[in-house]
Amino acid sequence: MKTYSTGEIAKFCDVNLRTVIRWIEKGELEGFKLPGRGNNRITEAAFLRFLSRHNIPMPDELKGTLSLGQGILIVDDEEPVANAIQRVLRGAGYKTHTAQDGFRAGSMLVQLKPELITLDLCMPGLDGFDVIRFVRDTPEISHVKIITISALDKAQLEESVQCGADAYLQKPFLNSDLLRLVEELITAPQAMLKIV
Amino acid sequence: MKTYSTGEIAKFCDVNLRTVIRWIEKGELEGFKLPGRGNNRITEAAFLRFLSRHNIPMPDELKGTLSLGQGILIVDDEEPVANAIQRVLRGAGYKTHTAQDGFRAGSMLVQLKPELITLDLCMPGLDGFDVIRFVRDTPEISHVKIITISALDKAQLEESVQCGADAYLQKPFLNSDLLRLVEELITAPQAMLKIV
DNA sequence: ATATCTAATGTCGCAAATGTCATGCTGATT
DNA sequence: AATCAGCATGACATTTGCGACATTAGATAT
Repeated sequence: MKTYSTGEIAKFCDVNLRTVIRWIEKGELEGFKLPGRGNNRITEAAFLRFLSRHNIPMPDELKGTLSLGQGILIVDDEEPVANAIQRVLRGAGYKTHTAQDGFRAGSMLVQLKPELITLDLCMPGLDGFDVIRFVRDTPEISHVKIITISALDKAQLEESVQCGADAYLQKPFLNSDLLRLVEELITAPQAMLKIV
Repeated sequence: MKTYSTGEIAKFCDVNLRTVIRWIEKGELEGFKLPGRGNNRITEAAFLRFLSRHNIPMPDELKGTLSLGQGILIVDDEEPVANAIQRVLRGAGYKTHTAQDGFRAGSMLVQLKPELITLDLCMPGLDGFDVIRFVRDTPEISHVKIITISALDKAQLEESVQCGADAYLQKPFLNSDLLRLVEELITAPQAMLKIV
């Protein structure tokens, strides 16, 4: 379990150490204290949550050292679709995994803790909205970016964003749109709504 | 009684080994010394007390290896059935969780790393055999005991055991049979085949 | 535009906690 | 018996928490 000290956070956010401590005191940043004099430690997940909540761009120094938030999980029961998405994203250099049913999606989500998932809203035996709620309610992965995908009417897709998704794609979509969306969400963590 | 060395504790807490030794010296962390040169050992119970006393989050690596109460995961889409099983097991003092779809089953399995799961073979959108294979193929949870449950003919149930399940129960079954099976599987570490 | 106010952030200094390094030893494995 | 990774320990370097106070940024009023 990777943790950061206040000093490290301070460097990442280009802010004074004193300020980081104040954030923790006020509950803005979730940390815990070591026994000694109460030195603070912040888990990687808590820090990512903090960054995403305040629309702070991810520090470059972090990118290489993250133990979680690696790669993209593609959740789609139609193999051709999953493969197509995978091909596009891998072609752009992303590390990808695919899950073709709810069980795989659940286990891979928790195990891999991907940086972003593409989620087919319309899968047998899997309620996409349930997945979104689960992600947002689970601290260790609550920062994961979600792109919902569906051929259905926009209403459902927009509802998914209400529910906590970061963006949606309506089928059929252009590969270039998919790529742009992924890149935007991954590089600039600010919560944005992108509709394609 | 499982014990940890200072090095292990250091890794768990993402802290220097020297610091762990100082915690022990100051009595913050309760340990004892081995005869030789006085190498430290910390019991699992003492470490857990330490973690909870200081509100330190439980390291993920620990979840699967804890010898106490990881509980039982009940995978069944029929709520009444799941509740019935849960009532029986809780009544016997087990900590239980239920998952009523594949996604929940997958995520809870990896997250909770339960000691044992009861698995309904016949769930919409979830292939029980796939779950068994996944468990056996995933190192962190490959030790999890699996009891398959179904109202189907015995052939499927027996096949599930071939596939890696530890035992099966054919519906309808007696609560006492369920309890006996769970207790045997949990207390006796050797992989055994019990058919009821 | 200027002045004013307020909350947030930065600065400084000290003591305490934690990290680093080198050394020598132990216990496990072969 | 021989090897090797892990551990304890002391000395020293660095980081951290915290109080008190200075500075800044942003909003509001004049």
